[in-house]
Amino acid sequence: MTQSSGPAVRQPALLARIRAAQPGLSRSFRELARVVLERPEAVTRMRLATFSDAAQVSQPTAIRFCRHFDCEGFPGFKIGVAQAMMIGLPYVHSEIGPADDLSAMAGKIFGAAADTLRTIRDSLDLAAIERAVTAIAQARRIELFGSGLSSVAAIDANQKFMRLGVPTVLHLDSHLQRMAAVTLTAADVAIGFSYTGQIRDVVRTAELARESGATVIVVTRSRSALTRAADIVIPVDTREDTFIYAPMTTRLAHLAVIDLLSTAVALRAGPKGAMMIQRVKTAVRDEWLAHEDASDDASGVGQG
Amino acid sequence: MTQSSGPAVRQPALLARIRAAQPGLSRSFRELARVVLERPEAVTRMRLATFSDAAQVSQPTAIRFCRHFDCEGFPGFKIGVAQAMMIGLPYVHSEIGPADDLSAMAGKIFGAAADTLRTIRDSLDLAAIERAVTAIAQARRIELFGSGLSSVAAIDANQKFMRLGVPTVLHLDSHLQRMAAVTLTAADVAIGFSYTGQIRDVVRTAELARESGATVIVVTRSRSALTRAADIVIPVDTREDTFIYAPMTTRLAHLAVIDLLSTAVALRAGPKGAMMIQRVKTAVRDEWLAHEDASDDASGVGQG
DNA sequence: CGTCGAAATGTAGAAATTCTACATATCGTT
DNA sequence: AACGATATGTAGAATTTCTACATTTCGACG
Repeated sequence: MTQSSGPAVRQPALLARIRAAQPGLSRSFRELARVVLERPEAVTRMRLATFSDAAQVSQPTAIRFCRHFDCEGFPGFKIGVAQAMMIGLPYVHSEIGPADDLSAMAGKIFGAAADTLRTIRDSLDLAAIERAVTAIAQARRIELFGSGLSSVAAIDANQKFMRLGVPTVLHLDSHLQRMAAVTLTAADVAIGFSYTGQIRDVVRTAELARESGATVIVVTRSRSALTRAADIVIPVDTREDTFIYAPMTTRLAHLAVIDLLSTAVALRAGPKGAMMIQRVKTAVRDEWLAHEDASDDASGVGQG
Repeated sequence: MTQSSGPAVRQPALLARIRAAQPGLSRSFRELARVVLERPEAVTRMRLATFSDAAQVSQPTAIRFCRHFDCEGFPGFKIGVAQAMMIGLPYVHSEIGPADDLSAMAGKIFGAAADTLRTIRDSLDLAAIERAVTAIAQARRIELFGSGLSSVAAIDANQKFMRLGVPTVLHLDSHLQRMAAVTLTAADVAIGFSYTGQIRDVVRTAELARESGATVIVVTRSRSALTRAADIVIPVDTREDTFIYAPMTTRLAHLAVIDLLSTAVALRAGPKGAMMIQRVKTAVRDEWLAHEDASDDASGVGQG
């Protein structure tokens, strides 16, 4: 093999896989795994001999280890480790426990969040988002709804769209949400948020909005109950094997989706949208103190 | 040099740097830069000869190129590229414009978000967070405040802490926030959120809370006006060179900080905290529909 | 309890890749 | 047009990775 070819699918989850496989590994492999998991950054700088020595193992065994995890060779393995390290999460895969110090917790939480966003980015249903943007841009009125933690997403969306001059309505109470849903017309849009897609109130509101003829957009988990009551589904599926992180990261992903929607709507609106943003920005600035930092002022979407 | 040593600081912004430097590069270097920027993924798989050939350049020139960007050699350069690729954003650095299609926008927004979280993770003031956790865990009452977009952070924090059994108070109106701040005592904690740290209402509320003797914690930009009215500052500084993304990503970072705080507080509380979470989880479940997906139930913090 | 076979590991040297020393070319300046 | 400085190329040395084969370890079974 003179030209590294092959499948060569990069392994962003390499460290996670090593950690997961660790228990069933032979003595030498387990040692090598330990070295990699303990100091992945160092491994990316090592040469084969250093690596094998660190685990008190022979060079061929080290190479076998790399191949065992589907890497071309040691150099390829180092690249895989380097990447997995950057992504962060897969490797911290372990749940947070009382034994973790603050630093470990921070690493896990932020790492999980960053990784989720990356994953979501690569699995977004852009066609659905495109349709959603069109619907939002043409809507006469937009009702936003969500319950529990998802109400945060609704509130955030409300602020974002409001600043764009999109006529939004937001009720935090689920009764009011339902009542508002009934008054919608075919010219209106309702946008619902739910991390699980299984919250009764949210599903009910979506159903009512749909019966009223409005275009119902939902940001939620694929194939959940809520998706069945929607015209446009923007699926946001986070990893389900990370129990603690799931709700945190899902929420961040929802907010990122809102950013994407509002940005796309703003650009769709062209100069008019840009002007609108400008006006809101100016209005907000009045609330500011003298500020030493001009960059605060440069936002295109708003600040607080 | 037999053992790769040296500064060896990894370059997560490698691709961004190459792109930025591109205009001032020599013919050969520019060719090499083009190859890297066009197909970074492929470069990580190449060997030196392939790389230099692709740019129609000699091998030593390729090595010089790697060293020019502070990499030990070609293998080190490949690792740098692999990492920069994973991070994603710095490399797409460019702002969003009308010319971007949805896919490009999604890549930029999510990429910027993931990158920011990673950066924040590495620059968190853990000591400050530690003190904040202690203060929160011991507080008799906690007032949360924020204005504008930052109110979303306050709302989110309220939900999180509430579920932990931490006695929180949240007012969305700035008048009410100030009134509540005046009633605080030395046994209480006030937590303020502001992306810029320059919002008058928020700063005023923090000052009042402090005059009342409460411990004031703020999550905001370093050295901003708000920090001067606080006992504990949790700085969240996002890149200021990405105007459009800044407010979006700052918000996500604030929410991630809330996740970290609430998780740490929950663990600090020990079994009692865990039980509390369990109880809230059960209460929330009642609002659910029949769900095909058991993993929804596994959250440790709550869902919506 | 020993023998066999399979799996795991180590040894030593071949193969591939990277890197260096030196030569040549190119470009801007005077 | 000659000079120095910078940029690039050539060829082979140095380093690193990898392979073929030998040895050990361990479990199953007689």
